[in-house]
Amino acid sequence: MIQIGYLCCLLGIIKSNYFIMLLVQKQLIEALQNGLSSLFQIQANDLVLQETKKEFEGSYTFVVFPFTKQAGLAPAAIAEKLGQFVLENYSGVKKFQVVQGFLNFSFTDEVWLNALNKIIQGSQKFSLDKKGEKVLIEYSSPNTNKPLHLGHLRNNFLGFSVAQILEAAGYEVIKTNLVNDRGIHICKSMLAYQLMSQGETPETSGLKGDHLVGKYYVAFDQLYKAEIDVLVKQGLDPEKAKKEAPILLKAQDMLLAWEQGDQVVMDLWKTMNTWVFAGFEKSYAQMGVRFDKIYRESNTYLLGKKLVDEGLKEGVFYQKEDQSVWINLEDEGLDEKLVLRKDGTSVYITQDMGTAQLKFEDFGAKKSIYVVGNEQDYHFEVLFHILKKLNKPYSYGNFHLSYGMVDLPSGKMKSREGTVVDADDLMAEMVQTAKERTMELGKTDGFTEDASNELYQQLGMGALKYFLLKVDPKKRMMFNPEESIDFQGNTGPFIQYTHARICSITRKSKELGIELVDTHAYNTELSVTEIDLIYILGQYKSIIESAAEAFSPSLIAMYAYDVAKQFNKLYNELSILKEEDENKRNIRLTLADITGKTIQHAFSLLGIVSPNKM
RNA sequence: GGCUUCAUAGUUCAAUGGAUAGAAUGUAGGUUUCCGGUACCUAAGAUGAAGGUUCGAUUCCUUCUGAGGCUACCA
Repeated sequence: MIQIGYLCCLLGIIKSNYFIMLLVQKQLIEALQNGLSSLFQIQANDLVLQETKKEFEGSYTFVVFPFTKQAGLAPAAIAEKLGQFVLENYSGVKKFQVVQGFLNFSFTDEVWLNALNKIIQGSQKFSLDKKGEKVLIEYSSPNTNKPLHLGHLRNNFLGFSVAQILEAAGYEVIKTNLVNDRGIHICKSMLAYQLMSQGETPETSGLKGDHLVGKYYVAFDQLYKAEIDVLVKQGLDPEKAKKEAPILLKAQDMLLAWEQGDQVVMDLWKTMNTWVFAGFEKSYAQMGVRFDKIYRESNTYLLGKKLVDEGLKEGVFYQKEDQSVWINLEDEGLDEKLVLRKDGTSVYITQDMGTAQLKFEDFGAKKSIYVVGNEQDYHFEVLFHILKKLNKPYSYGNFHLSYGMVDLPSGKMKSREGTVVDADDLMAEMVQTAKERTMELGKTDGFTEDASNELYQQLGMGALKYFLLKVDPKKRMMFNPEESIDFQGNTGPFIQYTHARICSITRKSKELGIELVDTHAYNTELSVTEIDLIYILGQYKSIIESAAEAFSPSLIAMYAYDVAKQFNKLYNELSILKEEDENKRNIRLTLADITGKTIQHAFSLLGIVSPNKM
């Protein structure tokens, strides 16, 4: 017989960040194992419990179907015997119910109050114990030929959030950003600028640096298309025309000149890059993302070329007649892949090899995560194979966090054609909408101007980040501008509102001189709503763990929503400050407090601020 | 063509092989004179098609249909 006293003692010696609900499960599983063994002589080591569906009574469910053959009984009969055994041998179980082959268990209030007391202790520090392991995460990866767009927002929010989650899960995290600041596409906007700008600058044009450069990237494409049209009308094959358009040839020459260090080209490149970086810095500040180290492709591609030389000597790569360098990955089920052009200039994957080496030299992390869209799945498969063939110490532990594209109701975004949702514009719009909504409700009366503006930022960005992060990263998602600025339902502001409301309760209770109690007596009766909330709150640390394993902020987002919803239910059903029974009032106040802290922490993992008043 | 990912209420998203497939939104109705109504409660509404494996399939396998991505000496 497992006594409550024993249970408490056991809970006491377990370190504070032990997952509270897992402990309750563990006790139950042990009892079930004993039951299976003594009733049916079945030795089962890996029993799994499920959460009981909410239309049934109980918290955990044990499925007995898999044991029907071994036990030689009908599912319901096994469940009945097993349930009885557990009830008699484990005092934490209050009752059990059998529905077909499903065995549902309910726990006593003591178990829940005990769990609550552990949750209070655990809420001192939500993050998990240090794992002593270093993880490098690369995200954002902008190109310096155009401003950031909606797709980058998903990337940045995702990368930053995963970094936060990994840190909370106990990893040492290094955030890096690899800027693609060289290559033919950069030359395209440079060339167009040379031809058409008449020397305009961010200052003279009044445009943000990245937007100014992006203007010329679009201009290049228009010119390029016009030239192709002309060539095709002259009777040239369209495919050939694409390769022979004069402006494209000029861009290629420029890339070559760049790699040879041509002074004029380098000067222009530096100037335009400075503009773009200044623009990006503003965007990153608005997004609220940070990096420990920014790499530039222009600094890593030479190292990549060196690795190509090395691999060529070792026979990993081979050279074709035109001097281009390739790798054959047919044994891995892939094709051959170019790693160096015939003119000796490097391609995307060349510099990625160099960057991998450089990152390893700088930080020596064994795990490295690349947050890059799923249209590059093939690229990363190739890259990881190449690194393994080169037999580098950083060949293993690489992971491509491949996320789905963001679709618009109007279709796919194409930056060359200008059909993109600009990141800066979108963020500004979100903040503006937050402002309008909040002012309509008169919620910022009594706020200073700075405080209101800060609040609009928090709400607008909260709505946007939550909208993009609540979806499973792997999946492609639809961005509907109208829905993204909703403040009701499964949205950031709804959860922020719940937090603000809790802060208000806490303020009131302080005014009334009520102190939070950190250990609750076991003899108070709990309602189902309270138990449900304790149950959810007790899961938080294991949610962090799962989110870290799956690199999925959406698990955190969904959890935060569940917490907020469950609290609002309780708030509507039960009184907190007005409750006359002091024990009950204290328990509810504690629940409010922990709920608020949990939301605040979970949202911080998403990069979202939870205001105290809104 | 080859490889690959996806397909769930009107719409946007959930569901380690488990129960009557959950939410949100929209629609229709309702809420204690309430600790902050951006809240809460109720109702109707869905697994692309056909097979197979299984006690049990949204989930695994096959075929088909439809949509995306890759298949660039772009990044």
